Amino acid sequence: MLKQERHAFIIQQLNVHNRVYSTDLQQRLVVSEDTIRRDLQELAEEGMLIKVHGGAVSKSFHFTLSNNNVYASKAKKDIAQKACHLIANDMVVLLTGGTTIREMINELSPMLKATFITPSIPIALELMNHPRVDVIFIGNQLNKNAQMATGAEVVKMLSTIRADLCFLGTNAIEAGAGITDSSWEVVEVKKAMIQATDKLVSMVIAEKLNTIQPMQVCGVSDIDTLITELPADHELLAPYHSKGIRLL
Amino acid sequence: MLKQERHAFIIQQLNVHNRVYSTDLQQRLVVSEDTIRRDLQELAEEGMLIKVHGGAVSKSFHFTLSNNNVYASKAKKDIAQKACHLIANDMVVLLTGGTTIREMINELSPMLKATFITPSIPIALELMNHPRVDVIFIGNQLNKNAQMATGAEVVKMLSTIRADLCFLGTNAIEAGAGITDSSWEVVEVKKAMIQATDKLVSMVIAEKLNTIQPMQVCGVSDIDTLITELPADHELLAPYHSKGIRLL
DNA sequence: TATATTTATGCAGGTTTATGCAGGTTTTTT
DNA sequence: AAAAAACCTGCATAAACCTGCATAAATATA
Repeated sequence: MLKQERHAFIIQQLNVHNRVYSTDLQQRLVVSEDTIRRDLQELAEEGMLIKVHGGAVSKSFHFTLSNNNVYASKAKKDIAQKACHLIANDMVVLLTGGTTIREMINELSPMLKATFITPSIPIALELMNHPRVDVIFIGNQLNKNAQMATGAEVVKMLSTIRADLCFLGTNAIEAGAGITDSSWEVVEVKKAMIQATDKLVSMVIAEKLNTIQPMQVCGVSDIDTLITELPADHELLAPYHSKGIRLL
Repeated sequence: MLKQERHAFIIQQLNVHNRVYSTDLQQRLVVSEDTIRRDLQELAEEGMLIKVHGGAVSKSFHFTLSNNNVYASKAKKDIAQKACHLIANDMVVLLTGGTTIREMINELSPMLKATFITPSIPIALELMNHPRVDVIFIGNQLNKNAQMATGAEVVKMLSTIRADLCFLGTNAIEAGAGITDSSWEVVEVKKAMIQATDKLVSMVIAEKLNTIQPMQVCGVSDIDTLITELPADHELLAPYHSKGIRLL
């Protein structure tokens, strides 16, 4: 078997499984331990994979591991900066929880004078650093996993509110399934927020584009504006653009 | 299984659940206790997570308030340790704001199963780190200086509650003037909390003993238990003892 | 065609890494 | 205060690693 064939096989395995073991490759390709090691070494030098003790992992795999923090926070900051321009003085704004929303609050102008309504404790805390905004917390029974208020009481309170804008920190979005989430309680609250707002803004990092979770929050058509860290004409956003959503 | 695979699994679990337990990971990944510990240690060094006794928590979740520059934190810790013994399972407990109360929450046993009611955002946040307690937040309009909800709505909600205990973070106390405070809005809320509780516990560091502020919260006779960092027979506490207050 | 050159592979040996285990310490729970 | 759980340190071992060398195959050259 040619070296190039082995290399091709290794890459293919990596694409499928995101990882390969040296010992496994030895057996399947019937070559010595050293040969496999040299193969992996060469492919690593070409930047095709990342060698680790015992085998190799695919580049995208390693990406999601190491970049979780650095890369994602940069993206969130980009999103936050785009988002905060949407808020004008004297608006009433609904906010969900999530780190992206928190980032946005940090980016708000200290001159802004608006009313913010949220069921999220960390968001409320962050808002209190802003001297000129009014902060209204929604709900009483707190959900520890989501760090926010959930339940019938929240939904009831939201039903008496009419806001100008609602910013939704989004866990999963897909052109067909719309915005989806994993917790039933959180979905209930988000639905009520969407009912209570005039315009809906979804903030999502590209990593979560085209992913689906079990429960639907709303359809794509309910979204007015979608904010990601990508340029508005990026191909990943095309399906949303074609449905008439404003992209930032 | 490669080390990197385990690491990826741990990070993924953290992203979903915000917390992992070493014992659980041991079983799911079928490795020894030590290996998991080393994994968590390495990931913590890389800044991917925060290690805690028994496992790890996600970095973004661990939005914890800095306890670093709390004034007189040794004294407050002493007070907190005395205070938390007063709380038994299934109690309903009212809490004001303040660093002493926060310190007490940190000292609570994670096994405690009780209901806590508070109008303070930082206190609510701190309480959510406790796995087994119910947390109820009171109010909607937030006061930025006090970082808590104030106003008629809070008073009204409190009037419908009957709690077993109320812990009052106290700014000033004096044998004649009772507990006093400087903000009218905060005093209104504290008064309502006192109305709503069976027993009132005042927590105060010694340097605030025998000081007076403009507005009265309650008289000395309303207090059931007074907790300071001093021994119960300290001379500074004699005037309170003579009025029949229980001292800790 | 015969010989030199390169390339690919395997092997010997010594080194490093990953993991589990033993023992003792600290933290948590009862 | 005792017991249990989680923690840490150091050590042992096996697996994976590397370096250098030898050999075989492929390729190039005379």
